[in-house]
Parts: sequence; C-alpha cells; structure tokens
Amino acid sequence: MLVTAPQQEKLDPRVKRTRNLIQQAFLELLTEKDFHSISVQDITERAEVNRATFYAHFADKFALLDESIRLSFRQELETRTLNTCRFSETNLHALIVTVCEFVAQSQINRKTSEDQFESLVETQVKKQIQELMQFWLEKIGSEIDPGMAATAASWSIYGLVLQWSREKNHPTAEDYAWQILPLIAANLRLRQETAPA
Amino acid sequence: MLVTAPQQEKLDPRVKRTRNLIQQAFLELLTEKDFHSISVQDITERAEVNRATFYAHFADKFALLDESIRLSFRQELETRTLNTCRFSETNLHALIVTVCEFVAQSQINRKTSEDQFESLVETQVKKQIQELMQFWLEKIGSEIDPGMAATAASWSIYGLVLQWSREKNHPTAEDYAWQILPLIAANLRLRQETAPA
DNA sequence: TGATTTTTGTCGGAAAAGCAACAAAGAGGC
DNA sequence: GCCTCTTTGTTGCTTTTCCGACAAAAATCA
Repeated sequence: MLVTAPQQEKLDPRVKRTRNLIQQAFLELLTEKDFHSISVQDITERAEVNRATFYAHFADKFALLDESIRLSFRQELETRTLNTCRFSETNLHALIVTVCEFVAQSQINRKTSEDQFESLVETQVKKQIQELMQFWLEKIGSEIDPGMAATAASWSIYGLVLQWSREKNHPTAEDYAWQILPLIAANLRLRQETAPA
Repeated sequence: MLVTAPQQEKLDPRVKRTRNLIQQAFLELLTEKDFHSISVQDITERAEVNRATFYAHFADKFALLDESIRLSFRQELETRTLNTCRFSETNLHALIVTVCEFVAQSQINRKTSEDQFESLVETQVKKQIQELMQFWLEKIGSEIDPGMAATAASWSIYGLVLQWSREKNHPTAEDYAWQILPLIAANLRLRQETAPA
C-alpha cells in the first residue's frame, strides 16, 4: 500500500479513461509549449473531454502537473523494479541514477525556466524518494528512525542531483551515483555490505 | 449529406469515444482470430467498455462488422478524395483500383473462409459504390436514371473485382482497372471524354 | 490606464456508460 | 442423450460525463 502500487484496484473504467486522456493530452501539450501557456481549455480540447469533467478530477492544472510527475516518476521506479526490491547498495545506486535521469529529462522538456514547474518536480520527487527509502529501511530495521533517515536521504539525494544537473560538464549519472553513494549511505548509518570503516 | 461525410457533425464525445474503442478493439481482434470465434465479450473486454454499452450501439457483432466495413471503405475513398470530386475516367479508374485493393486486403485479413463475413463485405461495398456513382451521375446529368446506372455499375464493378481477386496470377489493380473501364463506362452510357465511337 | 476578450471555477439538469443480475440460447464434453 | 459452462440480450438502478450558462478573475491590447 505504501510503495507498491495502490493504483487502480477497481476503478470505474470511465474515470480511468478520462484521467488517461487528460494526462496524455497534457504530456503532448508539454512537448509543444511550456507549462504556463497551457490552459485547461487546451488540455480538455485536446483530450476531447468536457472542461467540467477536468475539474471533477483535478483542482487545477497544477494538481494535474503534480499528478503527472508523480505517475511518471513511479513509472520509472517500476520499470526498474525498485519499488518491489529490498535495500542494497546496487539498488540505492539505481535509485540515484533514476533521479538523475528524471531531473535531466524534465529540464530538457521545459523550454523556459519556470519556478512553479521546477518546484513541483522537486517536491514530488523528494516525496517519492522518501517513501521508497522509508519502505526499504523499515524492512531491514536500522538503528535510527526510518522516517527521519529517509527524509534526510531524499533531501540530500535531490540536492546533489540538482547540483549535478547544473554543472556544464558533469560526469555520467552512473559515475556520479557511485561517487555520492557513500555520502548518502553515511546518512543512513546502516550496517552495510561495505566496510564500516 | 449523401456521399460527403454526414459523419459526426456534433456527436456526443462519449458515444464517439466508445464507438472508436469498440471498432478499434474489433479490428485488433480480427488480426488475431477469425470473425466467428470473436465474441462480443472479447470485444468489450479489449475495448474496456461495458458489455451493455456495446448493445446500446450495435445490435450484435454482425452489425459491428457491417459498420466497420462501411467506415474503412469510406476511409479509403476519403484518402483518395473520391468522395469530393466529380466524375471522370481517372476518378472511375481510381475507384476500381480502390475496390480491388479493399477486396484483396479483406481476403488477406481473413484466415478461414467465412460466408457471413464475405457477404457483408459485398453488400456494404456495393452499397458504397452505388452511392458514390449516383452522386457523380446526378452532378453531370446523364440520359438515363442515375440510380439505375449506379446500381448496374456497382454490381458489375464488384463482380469483376471479385473474379479478378480469385485469379491466381491476376494483373495489377491498376492494369485491371484500365482493362474493365470501358465495360463499366458502357453501362453508364455517358457522353464521355473518350470518342463516342 | 481602461476596455475587451479569455480563461476560470462552479452549478443544475440531461445523456451516456457502468454494473449486477437474469433467463434463455449455444457449445462442448462424456 | 444429458450435463456443464459460456455467451447472449435485456433490465433497473447508480455513477460519471456532457452541456450550457454564469459571475469572477486574469490576460491582452489600445
């Protein structure tokens, strides 16, 4: 229920359909113009869904963006089966790489700099990292509170990745992930596979 | 209104959507198994549409097949703009080629011989040819009744194309169309671009 | 700036789709 | 033959979506 898909258990086919249509239309529009110049009218027209229906599912276009980010990041986690595995250095590395690629990708898609957009990405991605890390930590039972450790890890990971993404000639995501991995692991203060120094 | 798309002038988005979903699912299934072994349950499951909804749009799967044939043939006519042009030898030739390719294609898609299927194709395609020819003839004003001439043409065209499709080493659709064109034109008894002999 | 046009968010009522259940017809299996 | 199991149409009732209209906020332009 936490990390493993709570998804559409038995969702009315109609709502599943309309949400997909709206999400799809929104993603299409994002490739054509930037977020602030997309109106919910644009979205509903493209999706061929009534405008009132949009508001039955999302408070506004920010909520839609939020949900879109959430879904696409979770999608990334799922294709790498990070949501169904347990903690290990390898998996932590894979998580960092995922975040790198996701952040890099979301910056490519965006034409002009948009604070609201980037802020939503940050909030949502950190939240997803936090949930996943907490899920991992609870399973192995660390010495410190899983919630706190997960929060610390999510912030430091995202912060480091953001810095990485802004560097002109940054290392590959793979390399960078190995590089910062000890730092993150230190925050977690786990008994690790690596020598505890 | 006759040949030019009466289609979805202002059709409720929901019915447009479900019809598309059903049609799409049906066409997919047709590529996988043959018509008689497809149940309406299969179709509605694939389309993610309620079974009762299916019956709100189609009497049974035969009606769906009928409509599918109608739509895809009209689609062919539209992409060649045959539904918005006026009569000419060139256009009549293009129509015959269209029928050849459509009949040939519908025989490829079908694995086993199925009388009901073929009979529906014949009826529907002849009907479409008839409508288009009548539309053409009414515009130019021939000596004989456009309805009759169109009927005769539709039957002879379909009959000839069917024979063509059953020949082992038949000529190309292009060549065959030129070959039978005088025959068809004779039925129409028009003042043509070609010498009236 | 002020005036005009879009866009937004919400509402009530109509139309369509979903669901579960049903009897009846069909298809296979033995 | 009989006996399952599946598929078929159909029916009340519920939920969702559509539509048009509305006032208010926001954007655009002169």
